[in-house]
Amino acid sequence: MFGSRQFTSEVLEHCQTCSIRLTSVCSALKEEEIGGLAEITTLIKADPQETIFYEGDPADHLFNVTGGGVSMFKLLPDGRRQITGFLFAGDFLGLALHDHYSYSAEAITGATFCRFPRNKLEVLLDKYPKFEKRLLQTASNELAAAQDQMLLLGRKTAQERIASFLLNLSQRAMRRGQAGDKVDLPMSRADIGDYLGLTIETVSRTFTRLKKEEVIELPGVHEVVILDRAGLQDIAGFSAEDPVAAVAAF
Amino acid sequence: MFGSRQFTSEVLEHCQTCSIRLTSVCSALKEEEIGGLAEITTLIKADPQETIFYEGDPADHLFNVTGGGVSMFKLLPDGRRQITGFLFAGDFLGLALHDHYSYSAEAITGATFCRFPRNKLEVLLDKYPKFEKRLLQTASNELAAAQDQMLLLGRKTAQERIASFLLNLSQRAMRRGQAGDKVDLPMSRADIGDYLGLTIETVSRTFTRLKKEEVIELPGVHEVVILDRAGLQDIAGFSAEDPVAAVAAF
DNA sequence: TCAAAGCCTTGATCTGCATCAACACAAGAG
DNA sequence: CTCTTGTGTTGATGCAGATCAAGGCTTTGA
Repeated sequence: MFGSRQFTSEVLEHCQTCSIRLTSVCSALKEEEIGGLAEITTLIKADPQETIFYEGDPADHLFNVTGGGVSMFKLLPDGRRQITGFLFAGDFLGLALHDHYSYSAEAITGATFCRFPRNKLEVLLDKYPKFEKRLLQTASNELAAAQDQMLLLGRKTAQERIASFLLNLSQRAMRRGQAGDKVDLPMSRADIGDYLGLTIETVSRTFTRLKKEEVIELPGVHEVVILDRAGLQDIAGFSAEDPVAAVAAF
Repeated sequence: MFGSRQFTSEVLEHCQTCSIRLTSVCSALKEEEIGGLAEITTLIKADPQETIFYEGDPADHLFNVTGGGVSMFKLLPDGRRQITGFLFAGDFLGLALHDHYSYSAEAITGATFCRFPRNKLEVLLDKYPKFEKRLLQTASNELAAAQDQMLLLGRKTAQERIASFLLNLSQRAMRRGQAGDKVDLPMSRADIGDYLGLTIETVSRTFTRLKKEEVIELPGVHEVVILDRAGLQDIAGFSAEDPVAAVAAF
């Protein structure tokens, strides 16, 4: 999400800390902004998750993913988690124009990305007003995707959710120029479950079921081959991709 | 959603067909754009829902709700429905910058609204570049709300969903200057169910249960009195309103 | 005033997915 | 090599909410 290749290249010119491994940035932050307490080092070691920021943090940076994958998520007090989106190379993170992030973000694999201060974005926007329209376009796409996800979470069965998910990933891979029938699943089963509103067990069972029905193949835990795209679309409910034909009324 | 009082007043100056009852607009459209076949009349009679537009229709108009309520929704081929948002007076509809609407919209009560052509919006945006930023701000709010809704649909129980829903409506009423403890429910139980990913029976039972627990009162079918706001927030999971305290890391 | 049609509520039963539990497998670490 | 730890799969059981069913209340209209 928040993906826009062209805008990316334009912004990258202004990006100063590009292609840093997420963990490196964490260390850098430790030195720069806090000063290197032993406590902090321990904390970072104790939390092996490569966290980018948490919900409620001051939204002072904009991120651009340059490699790997990132998840955006929200938590309930008791730990239940909902992943609201996955981000891959080229996608933007932290674009929402709020003072504080309204969600958390962390890497699902060793992600590389670049970040730069929000105030520079403001300058950039004033300098190139066309950016504004592009941002709006991006937000608009985000919103449409969010609505699809609501339909999925509110009304689709487990099988329909998995099928929709695979088709979405496939489409995004194709848009990034890759083949569409071999889908990469860099995230864990837990991540998939938290994205689709299911448990890891249901995710696993549903993959197995789709395999038995010969709609997909599972060469490895983190890759899926789509054998029967039409069948998968049929299962998915089909509407996330193709809007239902407009009713003729009026 | 899409609510912005100030922007509203500015735009309204450019609005030409203001405060028309939705049904009137439908009739007008019938005459203008089709020509008044007897067939069509029958069709409209058979479909008493006051539909504004359907998913996939050309997105040639922007709407501003001036009274009553409107729902935005998506459908699956077999008729399952997910309402993605309710709109009330002052809210905008159809702002997404796509060629076609990515969802459908219809009135939940006799709604009044005004509409004007999208190309006029473009002109307006060029004329007042500040609008662009405001639109972006609005879209950004929408996105945050959508993420809250995903958390609700993916991870909350029926009781938590209803509680969150009531608190949201209450907050919106307060923002519109009304009292916060008496909440209006202009929509049907079916609409609430389709918004929260539940059945009408579960919605009804959950209201009854909250009443028995003396958290709310139900003076009428379409109104709720919040007796114990803290208790309701407790049930809601509380996070939709108040972000979880930022984890200290880094 | 009564009939018909819509909503809403409530009760009984069913079921898809969650939960609980056991095990398989791969990757490090010692 | 074995032990440990993390991650995924598979099976058995339980339950929240769906489905099925019946009845009440309100509105509309003749």
